[in-house]
Amino acid sequence: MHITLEADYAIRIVNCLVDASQRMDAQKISDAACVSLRFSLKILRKLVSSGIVQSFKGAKGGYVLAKDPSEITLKDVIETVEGPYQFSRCLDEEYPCSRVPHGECPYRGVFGDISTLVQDKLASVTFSDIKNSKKQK
Amino acid sequence: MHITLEADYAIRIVNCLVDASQRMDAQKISDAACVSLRFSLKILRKLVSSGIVQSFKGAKGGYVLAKDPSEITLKDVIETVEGPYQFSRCLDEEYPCSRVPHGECPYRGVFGDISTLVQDKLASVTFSDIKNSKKQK
DNA sequence: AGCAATATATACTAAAATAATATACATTAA
DNA sequence: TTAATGTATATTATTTTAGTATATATTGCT
Repeated sequence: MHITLEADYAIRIVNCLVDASQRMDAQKISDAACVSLRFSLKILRKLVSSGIVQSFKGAKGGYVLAKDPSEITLKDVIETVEGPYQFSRCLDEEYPCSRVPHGECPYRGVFGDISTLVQDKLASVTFSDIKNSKKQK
Repeated sequence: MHITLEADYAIRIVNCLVDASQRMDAQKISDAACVSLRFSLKILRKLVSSGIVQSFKGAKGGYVLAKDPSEITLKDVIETVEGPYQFSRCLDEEYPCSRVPHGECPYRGVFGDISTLVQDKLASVTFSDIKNSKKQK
């Protein structure tokens, strides 16, 4: 039912990079996000692939955001780790279900609507929005 | 990320009982919903506990809906099986997170909003709504 | 040049959650 | 009073998620 821990970790990691706004190596990120070094590395690679984070190899390497925080949404980060949000598996074409015909199933319609609602909400929140809402306290 | 198969099965089972609108035994429900007999029995017990379905023991026993379909929402059925919908585990008080202070975390705010959106949508759809939308085809 | 610090890639293992099944028991209509 | 049903609990299997390990490639620094 929940998003995965990995997705939550990915958000923490991006959050660290937003706060630091300078190059950090994986060890520092791991410490700041409270995520094991190995798992952080795995997630960071995904974030690099999806263009959210930029990496530098070699000695004095590390990671920085590849874009401005205002250009990175919660949807971007979560989808990097677990693909597009879907409320139910029945939204997959291959899902076998007794509620036929599949294409016209009203439950499927509701679940699709919910998936869209969630995706839109996630897409509407950027990491600069979050940063600003923290400042106000 | 998804609701569980068990929740989807529970919806299928209630859907069968709505369509049949008469007493069905577990075997018939299992066949109609394409869910194994054992698993159907397990789910039916939960639906009885939560007051959605009524059971009759002994020979010629079986199950019927305990309420009118207009009184049963998708939220009722899904919550029977997997409890209240929560987008992220970080909404649990006990969840350990580096993004402190926990109570003021802006991510948590967004995830709470999403959970509420989803719950409200699920609560707004009854099984008679679904039935009617099928008739119109 | 070459070493140490770093990221990358892939494979592997462990733990947790989900899904499914089995066994024994209780109830009731006929 | 027995056969058909539901109830309760326990067990096993499968899948997904989470976490770790090993080997490799790249780069800055001396």
